[in-house]
Amino acid sequence: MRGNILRAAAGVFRDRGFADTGMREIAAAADLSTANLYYYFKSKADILYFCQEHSVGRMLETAGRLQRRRLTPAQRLRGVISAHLVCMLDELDGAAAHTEVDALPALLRKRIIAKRDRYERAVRRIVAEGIRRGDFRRTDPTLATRAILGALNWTTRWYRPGGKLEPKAVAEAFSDYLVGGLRT
Amino acid sequence: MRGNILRAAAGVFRDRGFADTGMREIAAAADLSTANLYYYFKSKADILYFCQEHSVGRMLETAGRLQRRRLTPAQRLRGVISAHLVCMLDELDGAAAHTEVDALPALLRKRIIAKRDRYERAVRRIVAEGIRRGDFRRTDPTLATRAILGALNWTTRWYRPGGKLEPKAVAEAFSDYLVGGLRT
DNA sequence: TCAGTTTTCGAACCATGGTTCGAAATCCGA
DNA sequence: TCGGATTTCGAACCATGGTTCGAAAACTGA
Repeated sequence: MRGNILRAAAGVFRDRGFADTGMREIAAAADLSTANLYYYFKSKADILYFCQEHSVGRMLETAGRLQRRRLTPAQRLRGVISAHLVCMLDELDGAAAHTEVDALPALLRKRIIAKRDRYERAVRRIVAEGIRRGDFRRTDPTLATRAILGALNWTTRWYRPGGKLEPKAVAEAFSDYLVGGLRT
Repeated sequence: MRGNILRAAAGVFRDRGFADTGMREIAAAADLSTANLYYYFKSKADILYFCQEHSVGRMLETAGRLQRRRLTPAQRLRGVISAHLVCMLDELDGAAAHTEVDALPALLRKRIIAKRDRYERAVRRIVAEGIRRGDFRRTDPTLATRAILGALNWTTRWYRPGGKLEPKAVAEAFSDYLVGGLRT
């Protein structure tokens, strides 16, 4: 049931935005009464928190899995980019994940940011490793990582599901561009 | 006076976000009474609109100026990236510009999006020209442009003014990476 | 000094929307 | 079938915050 609500909420957050989404809309999307939402979640922010928790968790997991496999930094980076995009564009959950962090109260925000930072570090590690091995050009790994994540996270602003553009196609093009740009 | 208010508002929007910023805060920042804001602006959304109008206008202007000068696509792209970042990180105005479009009512939103699209087309034209001349690798100009703009717009999420990192340094690194990644 | 216009503001208004309340409906093991 | 826990919900509560009102203060030219 909680998962059901989270999915519905993520969907509404995704196309209405967090601020403009009312509890009544979430309830309608989840086919529940408004009051009943409070049986499963403590507050509106709480719902957002678990959306983010879930999707960042999955991205982090994917990054870890790629790290464990025997791959080149370029291959790992492509994998991360692809997974990140699919998570944001295909499944609804990921959309609000990185987008609406400020809406959370201090404590929850702190937790999500900590987890999101772990993810960012994981990506940066791949970039740094690529530079160390000489596969990638020498640049500031932090800035390169942030450029990459910015390009990825911004996709929710313009991507419209159901259009002619498949998430896979975006992933392909972005990987070519963003990984290619690092190569020596 | 209007300019004064806009500057103050842009500053508060920038670090509190549009949704979490109250008219009372804007008034305090502009050193005016809350009611007095309504003598100069019709509504809160109106204030946001003029912030965006102003900064997108300046970006568009810069793009036009670069277009008129005799430069290579790579040089033009570097110029756009640099100007875009300075506008977003140095001056307060630009921060909320691309970030909070959804907060506007239909009519105003439509206008800003139209103008922002013109800017996006200007950037895309540079990319396409680079590809046509063989300076840039053959990729989808639309996706490449959106990757670039995403990386740029996302900077407001992590950049903290007053830190050790100068906007110029970010512009330098981003130009190297994002333009370099397009080169053949 | 004196109208008339511009600018300012304290206080109150009021819609929106997150949240709570109390009770009814449903489920489930005994 | 019975009783308790779980789940559901309509209705109302209430804080937040954008907005308006009416009048006072400041400015301007004569």
